[in-house]
Amino acid sequence: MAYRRSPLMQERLADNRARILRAARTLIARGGFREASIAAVAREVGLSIGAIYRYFPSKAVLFVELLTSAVDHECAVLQAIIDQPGPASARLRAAVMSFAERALKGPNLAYAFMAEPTDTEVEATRILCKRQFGAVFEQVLREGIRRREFPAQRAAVTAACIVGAFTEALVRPVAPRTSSPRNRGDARLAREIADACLRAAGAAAGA
Amino acid sequence: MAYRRSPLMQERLADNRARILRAARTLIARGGFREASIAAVAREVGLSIGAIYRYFPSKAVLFVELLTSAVDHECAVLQAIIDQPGPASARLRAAVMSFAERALKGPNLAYAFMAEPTDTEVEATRILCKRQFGAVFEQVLREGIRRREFPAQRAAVTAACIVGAFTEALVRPVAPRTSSPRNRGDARLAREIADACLRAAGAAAGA
Amino acid sequence: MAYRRSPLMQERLADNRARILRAARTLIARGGFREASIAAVAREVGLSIGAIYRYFPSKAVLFVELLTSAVDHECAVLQAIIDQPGPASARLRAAVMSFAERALKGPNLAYAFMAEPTDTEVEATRILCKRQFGAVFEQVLREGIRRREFPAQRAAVTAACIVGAFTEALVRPVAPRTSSPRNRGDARLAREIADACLRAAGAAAGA
Amino acid sequence: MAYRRSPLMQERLADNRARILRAARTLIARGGFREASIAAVAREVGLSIGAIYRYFPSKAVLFVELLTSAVDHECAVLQAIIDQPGPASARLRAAVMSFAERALKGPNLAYAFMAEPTDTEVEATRILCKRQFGAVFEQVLREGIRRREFPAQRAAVTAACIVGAFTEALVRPVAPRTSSPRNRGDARLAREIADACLRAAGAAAGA
DNA sequence: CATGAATGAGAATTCATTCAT
DNA sequence: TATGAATGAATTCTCATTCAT
Repeated sequence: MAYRRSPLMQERLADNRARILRAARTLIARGGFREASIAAVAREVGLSIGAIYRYFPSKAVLFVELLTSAVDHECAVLQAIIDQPGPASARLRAAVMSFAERALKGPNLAYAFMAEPTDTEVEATRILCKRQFGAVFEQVLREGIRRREFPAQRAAVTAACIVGAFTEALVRPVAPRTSSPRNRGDARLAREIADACLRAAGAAAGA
Repeated sequence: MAYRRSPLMQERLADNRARILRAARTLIARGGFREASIAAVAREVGLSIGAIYRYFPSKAVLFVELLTSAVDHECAVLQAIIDQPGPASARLRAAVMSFAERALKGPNLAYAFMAEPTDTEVEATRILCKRQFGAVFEQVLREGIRRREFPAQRAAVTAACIVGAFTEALVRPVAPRTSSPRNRGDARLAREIADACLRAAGAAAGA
Repeated sequence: MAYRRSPLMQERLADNRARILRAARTLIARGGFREASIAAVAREVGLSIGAIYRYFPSKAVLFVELLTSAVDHECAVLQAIIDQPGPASARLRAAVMSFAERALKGPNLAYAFMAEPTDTEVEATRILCKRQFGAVFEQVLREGIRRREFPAQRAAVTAACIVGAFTEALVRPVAPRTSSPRNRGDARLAREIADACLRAAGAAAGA
Repeated sequence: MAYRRSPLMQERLADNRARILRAARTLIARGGFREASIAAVAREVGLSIGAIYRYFPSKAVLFVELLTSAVDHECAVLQAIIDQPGPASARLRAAVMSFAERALKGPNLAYAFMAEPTDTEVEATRILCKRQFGAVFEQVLREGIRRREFPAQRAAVTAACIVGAFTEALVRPVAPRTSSPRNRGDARLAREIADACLRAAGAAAGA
């Protein structure tokens, strides 16, 4: 008697959520938070303004989720790398390069990290995300210090430095409107950034 | 027919310009770009809204100049440090610590660097400023590499990393509304950040 | 050096505030709170939407002030009547008739009293206003009871009844869109309402 | 070709209509017209939004019917009281107290009477309902006047006063969100309101 | 017949910029 | 020349109503 939602419809719905997030991400990458008005997002996904509000109760929530999910995913990937066996320096290098390579590929959160959102709520999330991000690096640093791979240092400070270093070094190439085709220079850049981060941690030369 | 500006008047005018920039800076430090509306700036300097437009043709221009002048000043200070004689590592350390100490003291630019301004024009300036900022560090890095104090590396990349590292490491303590009294932890933090940056450059341990 | 606001300008400003309030009152009388959108008010006064916000920080504040000022004025008039010497019944009659006559004349608050505003803040004010209004009547009732002009009764309850009685009895003639010409029937209606209120207080017949 | 509605189906349909009205009433009692969106009503009855439109062509019609039916019921109850034999004053008192007691008990119409609905169509109905409501009281007043229980007076005016009196006196305790438990003070309040209304009609003291 | 996703027309509010005085 | 009142476009969010499935 009651109509069941067709599988096709269900797909459409889940799809819409994802498409909205994707559209928002694209817009941010293209022109910053500033360009990502609800109207623009709606236009980008091809939905009405009202439809956005069926999926997200407010603009703030949409962007908070955007940031959170991107960071969660990124952190999971990095954590997996860091949980591997082997020397801390190798894992740190692998983690930084993995992030850098993905960052250089497409619209991503490196830029969102730099942006000051209009909204206090989103801003608070951004700070939490950075902290979460740094925590992953802190782990491997701490381990490296314990094993005498890295000299004594406050891991939290170095972690922040590393996050800042590669975010910053990535931002220019990733910056909005610089949609130049990605090339083989990227691999080299990723390696160089990783080199700098390893040195920042105090890894032995050539690690 | 045309009025000659008396020297006194010229002074007044120059004064107002400076006061407007100062007021804008104060407001940004207090609550971010968000709080720095033209009306708020006018209130802060004790001028009328219209008067602001006598000194700056638009809000964008005002903020572009604000950023530019602040960065110019900061760069001049750093440049002076870097132009001193002595080992590159010592000068790099001095530069980073100088910046960090000033940043930790009060309303400053570190946050504005991270902030996405409302305006595209300002955004472009922000990127230029970062580049200019990095260029200063690039010099000392290049010199250190030439003198074999630092290993071979692309100086531009490491410079970006260093700027990112200390900006990021400073952002949390410097974030707006965190007008908590700065304490002695600051000196230690500045030192640790400098340590990390020196290592990132590949300076010999203990440099 | 600084331009003084010309007296003409000052008048315009004070005028605008008053004109906005008047326009809002007119619209409410014409079609209820529902018709009194900020856009409609702006249109009615011949100002832009933004201009309204120069005079009132929010719609809620505008309507709160509208209600408050109308009630304050009304209460002052009634209080003056009630403070006269003479029998309580005569003063009660005079007060009710005074209110009724003014209510019947033009767009007034009788209707606003009945209206449920969209806004919680305004709603709260409406309740306070009614209470304030009732308090005036409570005084004269209390006095009449003390002097044995009226029988023993809870003055607050009777006051509410009296306010309700004449509000209700007035609402139909005053209701929106009933812009029929006011005639001599009004005087009779006012008298009859006063009669009913006096009886409700328990005044001796013919008082 | 055309489907015949089975009796069982008809029952279901009639049932849904009633349930929708009931749900709307509940929501209004809980948070005023403001809270009674179509979506909220649908959620409350456990039907879809679209289903509501199968039973009512528009929101306005739904609320018009809600008001009408509730008032019809209320009027029927009062009419039954008034049609009893005995002195007019006793019947008037009984009617007022009956209304007041029901009003004080639970989610009811007293507040909706005061409320300005969102819709012009509903507003018109509200006025008609009040008139209908007043008509019932008018009858008993007229009878009492004819029998010399009450002094000469325009019954319609006094009826309006009485309706207003007890509505107003009830509004504060009945206002939405004041779902505090009703206590024994209620019985006293109902009696006092009835006293005031009887006096307003001019009933002999102690009637 | 039922569903609820989608629409789209407002509503309030903000703010850079202009211009009459 | 200085002022700040006025403008109006842009932004977020709401909700009655429609219609493809």
